[in-house]
Amino acid sequence: MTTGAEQESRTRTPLTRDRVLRAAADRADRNGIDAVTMRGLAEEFGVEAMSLYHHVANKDDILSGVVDVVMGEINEAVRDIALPTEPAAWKAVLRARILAARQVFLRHPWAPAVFQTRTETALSVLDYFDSVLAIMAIGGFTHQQTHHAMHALGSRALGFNQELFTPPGGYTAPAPEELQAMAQRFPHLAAMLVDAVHDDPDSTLGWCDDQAEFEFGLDLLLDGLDRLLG
Amino acid sequence: MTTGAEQESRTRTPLTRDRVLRAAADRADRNGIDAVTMRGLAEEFGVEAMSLYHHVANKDDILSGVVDVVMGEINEAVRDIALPTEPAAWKAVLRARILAARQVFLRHPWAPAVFQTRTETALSVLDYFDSVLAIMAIGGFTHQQTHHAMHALGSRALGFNQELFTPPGGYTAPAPEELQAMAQRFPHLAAMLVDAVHDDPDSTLGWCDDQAEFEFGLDLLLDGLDRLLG
DNA sequence: GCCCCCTCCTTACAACGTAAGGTTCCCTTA
DNA sequence: TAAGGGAACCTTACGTTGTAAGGAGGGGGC
Repeated sequence: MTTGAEQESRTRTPLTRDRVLRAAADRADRNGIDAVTMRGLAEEFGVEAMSLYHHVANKDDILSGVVDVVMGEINEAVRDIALPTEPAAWKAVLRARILAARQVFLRHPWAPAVFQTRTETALSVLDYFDSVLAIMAIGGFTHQQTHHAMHALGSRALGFNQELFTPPGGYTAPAPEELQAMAQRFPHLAAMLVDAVHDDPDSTLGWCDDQAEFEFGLDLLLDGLDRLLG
Repeated sequence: MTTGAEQESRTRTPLTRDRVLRAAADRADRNGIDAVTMRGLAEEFGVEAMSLYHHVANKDDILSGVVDVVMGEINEAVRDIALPTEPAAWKAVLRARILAARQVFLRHPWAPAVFQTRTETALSVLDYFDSVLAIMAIGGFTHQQTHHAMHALGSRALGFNQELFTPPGGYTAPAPEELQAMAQRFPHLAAMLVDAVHDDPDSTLGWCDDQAEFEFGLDLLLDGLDRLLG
């Protein structure tokens, strides 16, 4: 007998580690990171879950792999941004580079969480950081200073700022009656919110501009670092 | 018949939501957050997993609950630090407060990861932030500025800096032959490491001083914010 | 022509969260 | 004091997860 699955298997292009990883990233983009299961992933290829184990070691390996996929996109996006030709330009170049990297994370909102579950640093991440260090060196920072700078920037060096609490759909301004209730227990918070809503009355869809906040924090750090150069 | 379990049940103090949450936090302290399973938690009380559901809604509720437990410790640790009596003191007070909060997270290394899985902001967190806003207000910041400041600080306002990659046991300096191999692909990174090891030759246990790095980044941000006040 | 190995499949297991319903026991109320 | 009710806990069971173990088939090298 000849089932449809068998026919399909005849025309199927073979799996590779790379195809599996790309499929995992795609699936996360479409359905969220929780949809990246061995069985679900296998289904994308019309294959059983266990078949994946011939191309990746285990699920953890897949998660490490998608980090590489994302970092690949970042390293490519960043390649065109030329190194600074004079020391003073370090900040503008690094800033442009980080904002370019950030665009990649905006396409993969699940990625920050995955990055933070990794314990080993991927080589693709080291590639990125090495290029950042090159910029810092041109800027005139000592290795010690650069080291501190990397810790201070943290994930912001890669273009994302893992917020403490991320309501799905972004921060939305509370309703007036909610604000009223908050004012009792959280007077300062409520006052700040009232002001924010007042400043931008028709921003029903989130009162925090993620991009602006990211750039604010980034510039605060970059300016502070610049001052280290004296 | 009288089994041991029945005897135990006779003397057992009854479960409460609070006892369950404390046990969850304890268990995470001892065995890591992955050990916090419904069955494992129930075992702590000599009880079946399903019995927990009479005191908590589900596992997610437990995770939200342990956030409250940790925040309770923080809010208590921070209570004694008096509000600034003059505007210029805002920075020192906030700094002391954040470092005190950080001590709590050092006792609960699993907590940052749990915090970041939460989507709703716990009231206990809002309590904390409201007190931070009080300090900013005394310092002379506008609501708008304070809003930016909170985003810029991010998790640092609570006392932890979720690093991108956190090797278990902290960052350790690579062996010389590893450094040699790195130098090819990551010249700047390798150079920085050589310097770091040279500066502190007998630091075999981790070449990054977490506390110092945290304070460096924190001060960079606080100083930057201070400058906003003009 | 034979064999081997690569790819994929089948079956199975342990651990997880939790739905549904049953038992035990104490407290309240008549 | 007996009856009723409800809280606390248990039993059983289901679906989903990652993955261990071993088997089938087919193409390439000797």
